[in-house]
Amino acid sequence: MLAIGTLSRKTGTKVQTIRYYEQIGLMNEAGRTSGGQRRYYEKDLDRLAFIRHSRQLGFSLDSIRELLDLSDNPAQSCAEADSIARRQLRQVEQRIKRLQALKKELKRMVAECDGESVAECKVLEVLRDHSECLTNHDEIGA
Amino acid sequence: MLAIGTLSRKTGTKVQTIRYYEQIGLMNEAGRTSGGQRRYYEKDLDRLAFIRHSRQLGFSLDSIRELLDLSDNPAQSCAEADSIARRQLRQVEQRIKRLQALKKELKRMVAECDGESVAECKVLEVLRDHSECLTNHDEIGA
DNA sequence: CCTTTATCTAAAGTCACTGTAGCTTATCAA
DNA sequence: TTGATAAGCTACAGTGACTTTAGATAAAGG
Repeated sequence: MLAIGTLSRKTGTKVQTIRYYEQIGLMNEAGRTSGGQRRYYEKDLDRLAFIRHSRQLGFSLDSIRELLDLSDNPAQSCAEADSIARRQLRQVEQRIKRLQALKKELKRMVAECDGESVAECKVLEVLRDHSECLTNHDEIGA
Repeated sequence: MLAIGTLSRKTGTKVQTIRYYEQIGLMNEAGRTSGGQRRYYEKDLDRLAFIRHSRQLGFSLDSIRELLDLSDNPAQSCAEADSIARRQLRQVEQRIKRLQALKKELKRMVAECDGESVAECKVLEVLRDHSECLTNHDEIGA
């Protein structure tokens, strides 16, 4: 029987985060000691590791919920899991594209700045006037 | 005198977002009509455009606050604005790096999946076992 | 005057946690 | 057995940057 702190250490997850996962139903409700402390089995550790690894790969908690459901029913086809992963891949690729456009623009901004007074600062000028931009960067958020 | 909806249309910002910016002190408190509706000048439109363009480039509202302060005092040196932009550039570059590592891992995951049953699904297998990963992807968050 | 559109406030919801306050329980040495 | 310390508990607020909702009021055009 593992205490919550052990799971925390073994998976690099904050204790509060584990409790949070239980609260939103991503982790099962843990058994308790007579004093009310949570105790876990190895399978809970595995599940938490799965969650954390998926988070590290950028999956949303909703996607992870789907993946866990699939993982719990090994008879099904793998297509669903595959499509979730592909969707995630597409999202990552889009974000990279967008960030690369931002990077280009920011580079140009700081390259053109020659440390003069704010009055003729290129950085501020570019921010003031979108029409000076070379790239499109329409959507907000990474 | 411009209504809030006009600012909204001209800058592609939701009306609520403009009110939110006022609430957190990023936009000045607008003048009001006798009936209590906000009315704006051209300079408010410029300020909002500056904010939105900065957001599109990924600057945080805190950074934007600094940039606006600088912009309001044109006598200062431009060094501060430059350093904020450089910091932003570094952040963007880091995010790109991290996302590229994720992309590699996700690509490998979906490439190895051959559509068999969940039981031998490569995607789920990789998520289950971190040690199968080729790349390090330790930190969560983009 | 009436209808439609725009605007108002206040508060709650989003995502995925993180932090805090004020307790109680478990563990180990003395 | 005692007492210190570490670990755990609940409940709630806070983060960033908004978005959504509900219910009411104002402005504009015909």
